[in-house]
Amino acid sequence: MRDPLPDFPGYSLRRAANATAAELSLRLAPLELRQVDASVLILIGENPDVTASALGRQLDIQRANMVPLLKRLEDAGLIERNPLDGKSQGLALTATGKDKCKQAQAIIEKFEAEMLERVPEPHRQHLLPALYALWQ
Amino acid sequence: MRDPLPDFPGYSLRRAANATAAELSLRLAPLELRQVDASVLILIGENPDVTASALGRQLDIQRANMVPLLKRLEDAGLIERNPLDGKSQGLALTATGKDKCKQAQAIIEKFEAEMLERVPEPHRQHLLPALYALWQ
DNA sequence: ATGGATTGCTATAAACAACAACAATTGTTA
DNA sequence: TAACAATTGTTGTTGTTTATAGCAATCCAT
Repeated sequence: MRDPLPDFPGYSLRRAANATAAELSLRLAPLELRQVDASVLILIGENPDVTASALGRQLDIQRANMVPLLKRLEDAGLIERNPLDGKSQGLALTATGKDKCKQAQAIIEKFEAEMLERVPEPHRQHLLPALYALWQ
Repeated sequence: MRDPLPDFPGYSLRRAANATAAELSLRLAPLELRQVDASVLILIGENPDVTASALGRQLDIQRANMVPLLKRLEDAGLIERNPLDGKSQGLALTATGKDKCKQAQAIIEKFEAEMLERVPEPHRQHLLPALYALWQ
């Protein structure tokens, strides 16, 4: 079939993102974590007592949509909330959460390395800076 | 906030894809087309009498999900169906569809060009081949 | 001619994201 | 310090997208 779409960088960007996201999801499934869960765990691990609102801003997830996400992680015993003042609550990883986070990071780092290996050497080092420029 | 995520190519890939998709959606909105609509119109334009199943395979969209998509395009008077045999139907652009498709292509090409301009020159030519390797 | 594959479709469910609204609390500044 | 503005965590709702299973009709290959 004649298909001019893959020559559009924007189209290939979408397809590449879908393909890699699907594969990472498969690899995170044994941990019963989604990608967004892993992102949140990593960010909380790096920033103890971060608030739900701040997390949402960093990840471009609306406050309202953080609620079920955090509830799921809390129900799974991975995070806990500590009141910072009368209205904000700081998030932190539980012991189980720290363990899961470490496992997830290992999976992600392996996945990222394998993903980069698939990119022909001459282009490899240009990928991250090019992507970075598109959304930062 | 400490955020190691943007250093993961996979994460930046997802964020870049989201950011660019959101912007392209805005630009296509005046035509009342979504990105997937534009993709389908372009593919049909290049391949008259293609079937819904073949389209779905090319775009990685399941047969079942092509139904409402094509119905929408048909209701908008952009495509028409011609029976090829007792069960398959060939898709083609109507006159209105051809016009819309051309407008969409113009918007997309302008968008892609501007997107590439945002990528620093040394990395620019490497983006498409790198992305291509990730999903082809 | 029969059995397997394909086509188009229905129906359903899950995940994800967008929006508006709300009470409570915090901060800002007049 | 009193009043006003902004922020936080929620709820509820909606729309979009995608996945899954199933079905009748038709095509194709042996």
